[in-house]
Amino acid sequence: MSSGRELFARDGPEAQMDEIAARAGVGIGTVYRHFPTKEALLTAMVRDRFQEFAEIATLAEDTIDPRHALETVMRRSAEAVEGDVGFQLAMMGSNQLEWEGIEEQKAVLAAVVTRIIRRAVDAGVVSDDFTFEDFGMVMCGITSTMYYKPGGADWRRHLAITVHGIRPPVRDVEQESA
Amino acid sequence: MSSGRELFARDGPEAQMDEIAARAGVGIGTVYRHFPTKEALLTAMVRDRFQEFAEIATLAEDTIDPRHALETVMRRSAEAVEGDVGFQLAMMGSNQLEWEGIEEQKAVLAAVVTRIIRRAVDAGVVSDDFTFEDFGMVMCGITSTMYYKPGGADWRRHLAITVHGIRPPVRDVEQESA
DNA sequence: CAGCATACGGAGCTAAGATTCCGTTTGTCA
DNA sequence: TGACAAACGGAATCTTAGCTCCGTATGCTG
Repeated sequence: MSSGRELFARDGPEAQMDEIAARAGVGIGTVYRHFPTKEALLTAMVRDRFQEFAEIATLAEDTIDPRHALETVMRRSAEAVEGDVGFQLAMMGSNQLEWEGIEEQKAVLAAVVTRIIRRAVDAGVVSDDFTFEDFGMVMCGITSTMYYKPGGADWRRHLAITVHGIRPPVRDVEQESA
Repeated sequence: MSSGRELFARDGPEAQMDEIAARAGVGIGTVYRHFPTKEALLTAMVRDRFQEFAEIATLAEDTIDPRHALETVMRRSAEAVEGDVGFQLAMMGSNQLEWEGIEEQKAVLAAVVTRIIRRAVDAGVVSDDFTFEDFGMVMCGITSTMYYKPGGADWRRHLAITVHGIRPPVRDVEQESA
């Protein structure tokens, strides 16, 4: 199972049951005795790792500086999926695939991140219409750089551009007073 | 072939040869008489549509305002892949999959977009380290919103954030004179 | 119209990969 | 040690989808 994770990290959902079993040093039958279907196995691995997001966000919430807190969640989340193709796909498709049992973890993540965002908004360091949904959207974008441009474009650069992009628009005095 | 495009737009590379043939009102054999393999068929369709990017960029180059020109390429490119899952994947993976015969179109696109970027940089409306590679990277990100959050997050919002993000960083006088 | 060529259709072949099933091994209890 | 149970392994099965092949239809030429 933990060996399956290595393969999942390398090949994503394409990872083959035979190979997973071989890597784990067991027969295919044994794998199926633990997980009724391949999907169940994938789900278990994703749920397992998805947990990390909530932990990352929770840790980041301790950061005093509001902007730094938000940037930390984003960076750490990206780092968490780095080098794990399966996890990258899981993050990007987290709302289109209905992975069983991930709902609650997602709820926790949403709650924490929403608080972090609100704090940044209140501090005026992030555009006041920035939402948790936006967070998922831009993280998906940053992850797409890892997934689709491996060894090419640098996702940290994408992150930097994004972080810059979610800052409040520059307003002149007239607009602000209006 | 044009009917294959509809299926490709809906299902991406998952589109099945049987269905493509049926949709076209011909037998599978006939499809294979025109395209030796499925990949050849997909390549032909992608090459066909990829052409549009170069056209879009070329048209946008006429725009006088440098920032507007760049934003137009980005928006039009995104609009071009909207609603076409196959094309979305093609755009995102354009540099990992080696689609035959796309190289030259990509070269044209690179040349035109690079000029547009340079103009924007020279006008000081875009960060001066923004490159064509960055362009591909952020477009991939925006496209990922369409692909992974269909009916969910709004890619135009992602575009707006990105456009904001590639602006030059705000510098105070001291930094500028340094 | 006969003969030939070209293009078509789609049943069937093949490969790949998930899943099943049963003979075998391992472990436990008396 | 013998009997039973639980877990294992992996060959065989099933399914899907790309691709091939050959009998047939269409069309052209003399």
